[in-house]
Amino acid sequence: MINKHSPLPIYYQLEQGIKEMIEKGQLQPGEMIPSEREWSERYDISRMTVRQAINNLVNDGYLVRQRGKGTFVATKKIEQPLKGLTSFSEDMRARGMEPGTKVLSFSTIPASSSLAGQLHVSEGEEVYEIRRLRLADQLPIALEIAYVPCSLVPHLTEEIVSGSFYEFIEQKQLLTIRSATQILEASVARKVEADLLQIKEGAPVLLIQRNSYLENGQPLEVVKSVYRADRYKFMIEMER
Amino acid sequence: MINKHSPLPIYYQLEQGIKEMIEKGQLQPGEMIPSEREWSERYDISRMTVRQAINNLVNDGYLVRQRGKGTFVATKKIEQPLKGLTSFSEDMRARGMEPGTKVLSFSTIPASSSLAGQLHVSEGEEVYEIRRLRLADQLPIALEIAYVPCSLVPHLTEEIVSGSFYEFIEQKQLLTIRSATQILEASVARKVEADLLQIKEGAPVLLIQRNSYLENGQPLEVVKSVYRADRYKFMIEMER
DNA sequence: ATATCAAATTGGTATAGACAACTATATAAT
DNA sequence: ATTATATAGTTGTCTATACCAATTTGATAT
Repeated sequence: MINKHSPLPIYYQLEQGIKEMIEKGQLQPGEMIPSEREWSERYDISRMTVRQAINNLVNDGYLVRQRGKGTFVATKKIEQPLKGLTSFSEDMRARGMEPGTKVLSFSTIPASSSLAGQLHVSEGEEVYEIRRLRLADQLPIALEIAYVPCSLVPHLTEEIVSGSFYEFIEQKQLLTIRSATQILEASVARKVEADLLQIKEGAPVLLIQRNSYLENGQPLEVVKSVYRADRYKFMIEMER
Repeated sequence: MINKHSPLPIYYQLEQGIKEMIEKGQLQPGEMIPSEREWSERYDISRMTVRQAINNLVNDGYLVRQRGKGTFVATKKIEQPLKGLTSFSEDMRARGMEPGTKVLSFSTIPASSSLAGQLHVSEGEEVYEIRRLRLADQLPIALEIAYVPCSLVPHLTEEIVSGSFYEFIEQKQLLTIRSATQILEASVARKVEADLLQIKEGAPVLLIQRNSYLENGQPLEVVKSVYRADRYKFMIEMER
């Protein structure tokens, strides 16, 4: 594993070697790896050099140190945090389910006062109102009402909104969603919602309101969703 | 800047000192900082100790190294600490409410299999179990059960957990929470929860499970909360 | 059996020194 | 003027050692 005459630094060779053992499963998550002194003696290298290799792996999240106990393979997976700014379709696929959409209604309405404020348009200006039933593996999972200013996406059709609206926006309209705020709250299903979602009236549901914004801060859409609590949990990873 | 008789490690003192100089603007972005040997001689400490301090700052994105040239203050700004990674107390104050806590129970229990996995401790190892009723403006708003490995915070007391645990952790224990995952789901209150929260059985509640991690990826705590849906909405801002 | 203490083991901090690799600059040779 | 060459300064790698701090283990006393 270690070649002292290689042009590659020793710490780097050891680092890659340990990483490989983890990735091949020769070292299991949670398992204690040999102590620093053990590596040092086994390959006849300085303990400080071993520490340099292990330090890097700790920084990369592969290993966890515990003073007095040992160094362990991390249990938490290394993964790119998909920051939650995903479309319904992406979200469902990430959960291993097949997304589906049934358009319940598609029309334009004059913006109410509240909506106008949130979308930064004049009160009464035309906005799309899109009601959709969202499916996961052919079963209802959420009810959505989306509002989008007509001026931003002039030629929206029912066909488009039956697919992935986000992909259409980004690919065809060259608009990029830059940020969003989401508000989540717990509630219980009302009669009309329960019927569409095929649950009982009074069953728990998760209400999510998402406001999405473009690069320049212009609001793109407001979406109010009602998710079946028995089929949907919202997960978010945060770092600082 | 360096006190050799301080209980704080020398590399840590230097690290904080340099960081402070950057944040105060005494070292400007792009500027070359003194060389490793210079720090070493100036404070009469070993160059390897200087390297440890600088390494950490490089890993944190404050500095950039260039072999043969020097070490420079990074031009790109450090990401502003945390949106959403707030303590209950911070959260409540941000909402204009006065936070309060009533400790319902405080004990140590052996970690269950699931908990051991999540906290990265051995099954059966002692963990604190802290049950708290959270108040906002003197009224119940949430029920919390937190689990923390005893080994990480050896001398936790009931007095401490009746205040802000996070502030205690960061200020007194020198542990920094680096990331967290949160899972939110809607549910309805069971009898025992309803009584404590002063709501009706079957009323909607928001369940939040938060897993917090330290800098090295070590899990610090698992917190399961039950929030009154009528008094609490979860809001998050996301950017990409 | 249980509690206590001591030893062994582990990672954490720190030192002093050496040489390599790279960059920039000054100097000398062409 | 241009091109080598030396040299001084930088970070990068590595060694060998020492002691500290936290934890586990095992022996011992009760």
